[in-house]
Amino acid sequence: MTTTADRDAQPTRELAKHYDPASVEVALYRHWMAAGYFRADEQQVLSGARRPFSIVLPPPNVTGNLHVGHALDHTLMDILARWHRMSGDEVLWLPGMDHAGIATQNVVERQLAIDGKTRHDFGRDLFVQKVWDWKAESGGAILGQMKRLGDSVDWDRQRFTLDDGLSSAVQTIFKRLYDDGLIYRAKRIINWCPGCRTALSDIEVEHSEDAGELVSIRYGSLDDPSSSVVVATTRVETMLGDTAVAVHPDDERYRHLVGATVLLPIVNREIPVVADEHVDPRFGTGAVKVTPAHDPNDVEIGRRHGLDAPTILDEGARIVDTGTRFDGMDRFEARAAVKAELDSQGRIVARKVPYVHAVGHCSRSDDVIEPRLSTQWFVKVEPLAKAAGDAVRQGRTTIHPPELAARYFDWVDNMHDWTISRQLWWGHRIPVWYGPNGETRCVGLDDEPPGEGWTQDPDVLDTWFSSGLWPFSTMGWPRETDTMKAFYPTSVLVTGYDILFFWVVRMMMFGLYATRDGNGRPQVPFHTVALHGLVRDQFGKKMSKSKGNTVDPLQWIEDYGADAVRFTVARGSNPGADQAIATEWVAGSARFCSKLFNVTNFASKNGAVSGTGPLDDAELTAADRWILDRLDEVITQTTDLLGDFQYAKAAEGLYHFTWDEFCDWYVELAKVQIPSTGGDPARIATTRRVLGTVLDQLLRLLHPFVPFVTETLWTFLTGGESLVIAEWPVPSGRRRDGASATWVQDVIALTGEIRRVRADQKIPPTRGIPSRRIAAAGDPHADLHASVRSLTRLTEPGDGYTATITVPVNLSLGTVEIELDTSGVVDTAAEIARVSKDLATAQNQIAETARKLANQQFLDKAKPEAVAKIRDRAAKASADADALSGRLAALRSTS
RNA sequence: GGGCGAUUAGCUCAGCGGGAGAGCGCUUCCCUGACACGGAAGAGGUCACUGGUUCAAUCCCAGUAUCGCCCACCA
Repeated sequence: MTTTADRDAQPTRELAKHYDPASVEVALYRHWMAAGYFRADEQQVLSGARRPFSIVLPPPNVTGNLHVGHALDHTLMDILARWHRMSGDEVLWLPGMDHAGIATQNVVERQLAIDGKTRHDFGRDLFVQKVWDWKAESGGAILGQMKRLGDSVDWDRQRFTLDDGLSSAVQTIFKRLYDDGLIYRAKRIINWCPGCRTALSDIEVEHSEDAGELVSIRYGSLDDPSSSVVVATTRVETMLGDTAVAVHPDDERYRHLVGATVLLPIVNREIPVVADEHVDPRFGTGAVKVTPAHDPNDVEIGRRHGLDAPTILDEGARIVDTGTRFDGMDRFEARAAVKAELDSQGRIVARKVPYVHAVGHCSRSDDVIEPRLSTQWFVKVEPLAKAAGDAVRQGRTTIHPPELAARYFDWVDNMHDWTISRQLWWGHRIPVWYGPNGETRCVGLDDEPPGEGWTQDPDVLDTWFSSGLWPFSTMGWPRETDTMKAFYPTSVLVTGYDILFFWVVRMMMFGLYATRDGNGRPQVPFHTVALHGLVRDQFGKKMSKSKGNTVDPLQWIEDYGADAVRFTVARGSNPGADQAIATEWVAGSARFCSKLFNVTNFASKNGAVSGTGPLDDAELTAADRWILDRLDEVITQTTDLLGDFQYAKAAEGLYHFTWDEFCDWYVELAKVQIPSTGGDPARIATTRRVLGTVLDQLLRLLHPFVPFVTETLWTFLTGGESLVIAEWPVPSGRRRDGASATWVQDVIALTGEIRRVRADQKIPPTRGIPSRRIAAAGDPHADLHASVRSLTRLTEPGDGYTATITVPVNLSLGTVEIELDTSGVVDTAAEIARVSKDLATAQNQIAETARKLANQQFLDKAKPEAVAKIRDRAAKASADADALSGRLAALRSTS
């Protein structure tokens, strides 16, 4: 049994005056790593001891730094990982980085450019070595930043998309796809970035509405209108590569010209007029110039009509091989020059027609994409995409939130073949060799390399090709590893909806193609895709460097701590929805951490203890039962919400439970139960147990969100080893006690009313007010009044009640009136104003409920619960009005 | 040109068939015995508009307007 003397004997353990995240976070993380808490163990799963929970980290670019999007993405994954770890699952969170072909090569090339050199000055092997050197020296800054954020990843398993193992996976799947005819080489119009000098896939092209000029040009005879035709274009310079003019077959205006030729100006070549269904006769003049080598539509027209496809733009988008004076000119320069030339010939029919149209830009360099006829490697995606779509349709992979599945289907059902070759050096080189006699051989992992006279394809693969293998290449595929057996398919993929197409679809396609379960059935790479939104600025605007509204999460971590950043992004993350963020909100989260720190400090100083057996129900006060019941509810709610990826609601629930219920009410009531002197020893002991138990459980619940501060406080409070490996709370199983909840509601109502009087009467909170209860029938409220007196600083009745206010409050057990001695000064006018306002509110309620209850259709058709609720409200309003009008009459009679 | 989503307090967002909520900001009072990174009391909203369904609509349906996002080879 604990006595007052025991309380004094408690060891004095002190926390610092204020919580300082910087002083604990780095050290704590180092400790966690050293303790090996984040390591996953396949045997735990294979032996059946634990359920697996696995996540692969979307590999950040090796060139990247932790931006606010990562902060969100990683925090959400870490919440899941820590929650599952505490729930007893064997957790594998697998980290790594992406070699990021174009981005990384660009970084190193820019460095070389400082010395006026290009990669060609070094040659392929030396240049690639230089990139590896760069990686060793400057790459992967993000890894340290992930530690700062608190990511509980298994560092022992870190992977890089260009590592040997992953390269083997790339080569293996390439060979399989090639042998299955799903990878092929062809001459197609592709997206060409003249800045990066490489082909790009469709998803690497961003369309924007750019202002251009639609120029109308007369081809053919200037003298004879019947043998001329006007075409329109925004890319005037491409006319140098025209090989035809096309019109619609049914277009009467041009029927006479079909089959004839017209003169292509400047080049002075006769080109045919062809009839093609593709042409829209209602657009422009109804005649269209045909440039088969530089326009995706025109290449089709050219093919149908057997036209030549001369390339007139080189890799840097300069004019070539036109035999005109424009050769060597940049495309934009040529655009103006050719137009001027045509103008001087009198061939510009309509000039300066501003025209806003969608123009493709390189997502990496922002250069205007030039469509270009080129021989590249492609993945035939149709069968792969179909399987990827079916897997979701059959529910084998669940997309969360479900409304975003529509976008996924839209994409997989309409996907074009994927251009996978890149004219770069940094990446996985295409494993195809060309023989001396024109042979082509795809070389698998176990194949002998080709001999003398063979050359390997110079191109490398799209970065997304290797990241598409990430869920299984990182686990050792194509070998049948224990890791694959234990942790594949992964449990959940967490990522922003913006890369649903870029990445998720590719992983689905490759996973279903490459991996098989024990029965030889294709496997999905993850059971669930949990999509979150984008982080925006405080006004909900998209962040961009040009707008200058980007934020740096590392600075926030520096200023407010990692926990504050984590809690802020988690609290804002509703499934699939964007969120705004600002410094003020991070500061708010830091205040929450500080509150948690302070209340734990207080509880600890008051001897809070936890974990010494079940609480004796008989010794619990109403306040104790209430908070313990609420804790049970919060445990259930938090667990359910996390299971549904509802991070914002889970965080919000914990925030309000901590602050509004535990700190504001339970701790204040606990002070009454632990008076500074005297008090019932048994009750004191129980109260300490309740304080300790609630805090213990609460810190566990909060740990996934704010791991550092909770770890600090929990180990301090409980003496436990670490929250990282502590058990996730489960509800106590105690029966809910509605009467205790009602009791607390009464305390809150009565306290609120008295505080309102205090505020209205401008009585300082420190000043005690003599008070007495009147008209208290039977007095079932002894405990309640003791608590309320303490919370509102009421004192025992004094001698002279020189001026008084009577406060009637309707509680669950009837109206209680308390008479307050305001010691001489009562601002009756203020009090009358207040009571009048409350009375008006009550009367409105009476009127509104009366109206509803007089409506026979409402009584007949509404649910009985709804009617009962209205009746309750009517009764409450009526009682309030009675009490208030009585009080008002009393006030008026004294004034 | 097609899809999709949003429109609720000054700002950012929850809610979603029966009494309008949170955080931040704002006003007033208070350094009260864990916390001034705090406490207390407040102000502030015809839930975009117009119709419809319903006993009842911020919530469901239709349309309108505005904003945003995604997709798209119309010169």
